[in-house]
Parts: sequence; structure tokens; C-alpha cells
Amino acid sequence: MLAAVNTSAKDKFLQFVDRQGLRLTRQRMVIIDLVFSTREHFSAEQLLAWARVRDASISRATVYRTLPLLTASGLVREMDFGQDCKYYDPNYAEHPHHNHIICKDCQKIFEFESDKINRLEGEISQRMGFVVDSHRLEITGSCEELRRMGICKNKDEHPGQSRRD
Amino acid sequence: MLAAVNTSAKDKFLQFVDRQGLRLTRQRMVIIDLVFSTREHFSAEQLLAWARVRDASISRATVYRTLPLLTASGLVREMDFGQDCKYYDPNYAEHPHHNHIICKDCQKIFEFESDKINRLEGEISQRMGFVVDSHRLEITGSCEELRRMGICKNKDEHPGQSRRD
DNA sequence: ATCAATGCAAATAATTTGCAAAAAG
DNA sequence: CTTTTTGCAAATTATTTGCATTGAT
Repeated sequence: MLAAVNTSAKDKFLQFVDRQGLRLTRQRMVIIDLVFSTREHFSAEQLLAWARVRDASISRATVYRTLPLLTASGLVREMDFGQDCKYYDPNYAEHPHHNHIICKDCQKIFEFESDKINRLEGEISQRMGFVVDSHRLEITGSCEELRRMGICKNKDEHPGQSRRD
Repeated sequence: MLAAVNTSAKDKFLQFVDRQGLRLTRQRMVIIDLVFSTREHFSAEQLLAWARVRDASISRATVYRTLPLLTASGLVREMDFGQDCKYYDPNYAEHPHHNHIICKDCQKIFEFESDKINRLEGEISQRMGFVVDSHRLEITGSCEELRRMGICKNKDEHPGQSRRD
């Protein structure tokens, strides 16, 4: 059931693989399965660890060589939260325009969508002579709850869950 | 005159240096002068090159050790446009809430501000139980002009120039 | 004087790459 | 069979750090 959530994203990627004439290797299959059955952001190292549970022989190089394929397909997006390594977000297949809000207290990352913001971005871009291709909005904030009560109500929520504006 | 544009930002940083009990070395002075007299985004390596024009003995290590001071002051912001190295934006002193729009054709980066977007972000964040601390909005788009006519009207504009929503 | 800051060079760590062997189509 | 992909290990590259020395206060 959990694994079924992103099935269509996986299928889209399989189509991409086909369209590009790429080969469907055992290693790629493992990686694809993993990537499209999670909603968590992950790093190359995390993906490698997950993959090795299923197939201990999968190499770091293969993971690093598969990530650009995933991003090239547009179904996974590289995220740069000024950390030491890059993170990857598999939720763009389902929510191509989602944004991030990061709790600087509990460090969790939430996703949300806003048509209003999208519309404004389009208007502003147009006025500046651009056609929007993609956008990246990341809000950093603090949880009122935590500041007032010392406990963050978001603490137990599933990361990568999308709320609606 | 160009150097005077950001004088107050420089002064603010000097106050920060003082407040933190940091010492005002010759090398820091050179770096501070440079950073607050440009509106361009720059990398550590670029800053080092500029600094060495004024003082050939300035080391890479000093530049790398000064950058975190600049970002800690809030007057300069680290920018991660999925590139090989980090870039730094000195325009946050004057425009603390500005956003970026990147022309994927001519690769130039423009800055703009939007109170409407800021307001929306505040509302959405509040509804999600957050108080906004900072935000990062980056739009990637293509220049209609370039696509239609083969020439980008933005080509000669000064990068780092802020337009108003 | 005292302690922070510097320059140098070596260390770190994420990511990339060359190459011979394995496997997909 | 042919060509892509893999695993391994070595290379690359931005950034960081240890240490003896210099310099700001």
C-alpha cells in the first residue's frame, strides 16, 4: 500500500528510461523502486544504504550515476538546503509546484502548495519578460508552539506530507 | 560613488565586528570593502581574486574564514544554485526580502521584491503554525524575447539590480 | 603582553571518472 | 554480438583545519 502511492511516478520514470534508450538493470530497478516508494527527502548516501539492504553489491558509483537520470526526468528534484551534501525530493512527480517550509526548531521540513503564489509568480515574471519554467520557494520559520510551550506540535507528523494553501 | 552605495551595509558589518569582539585586520578590511561595494553575486574564489588585487598576500583560508562572518551578520547570504561552488549575495543588507529570477537562456540572475508574495507567505506560514524567519524564492524562466527574436533584452542590464513588484 | 587571526600545507569529504569485466537488448 | 552499465579504486575539487607565526587591542 505504501509502495503503491507513487506507482505512477515510477511508471513515468520507466517510460523515461525507455524513451532515452537506457537499460533496465537490476541495480536501477532496486533504486527506482526505493525512490518512488518513499516521500522522504534523501541523500545519495541514504539511498545507497537503502539499496544495499536489497542488494549488498550495489555500488556508490551506480547510485551517483543514477541520481542525474532521476533529476533529468523531472520526477525527482535536487534540493540544496546549504548542507554538506545534496538531498533529493521524490515528491515532484505528484506535486510539481510544491514548496518547503522548514522548522528551524525541530528541523523538520514540510511541503505545501499555493496556487495564489504560483499565480503571483507568473504575473511578476511576465512583467519582467519571463515565462516561468520552474520555481523554488523555501520558507524558514519557527514553530510558535515550540517557542511558547517547549513542544512542537509538528514533531510527529510525517515529513514530506503536503498541505494545501 | 559606486563604492558609496552600500556604505551603510559596510558600517553595519563593522558594528557587527565590534559587537562580536572580532578584530579589524588589514585582510578583513580589504574583504569588507570589496564585498560591500559590489552588487554582484560572487564565489569564494572570485572574492579571493579581487582581494589579491589589493593585497597579494591574502590567503584563501582567510577568505573562507571571513565568509561565515559575513553570513552570520545577516548582511550577506549564501546562495545555492545547484552549482559546483557556493555563491554569496551582498544585496540582503539593502533588500532583505528579495527574490531571484534566473534566465535559463542568458544565464543572468535578476533580483526583485514582492510585498504581495511576502504577505502570502506570512499568511500561509501562520496557518501552518509558523512564524517566518526568512525565505528563499528562485524562479527559473526563459526570456520571451530571446525565444522569439534570438536576442535577450536583459542582456545588458546590470545583474543584481532590484525591480519592484 | 595576550589572544585572535593569518598563511601555509595537509586533511576532509562529496562527487566524479577511467577502466576492465559483466550483463542488457 | 554490441554497447551500455557496473564495481572498484583512484582522482577531483570545494572547503576546512592544525599549527607556528604575526598582529590587533
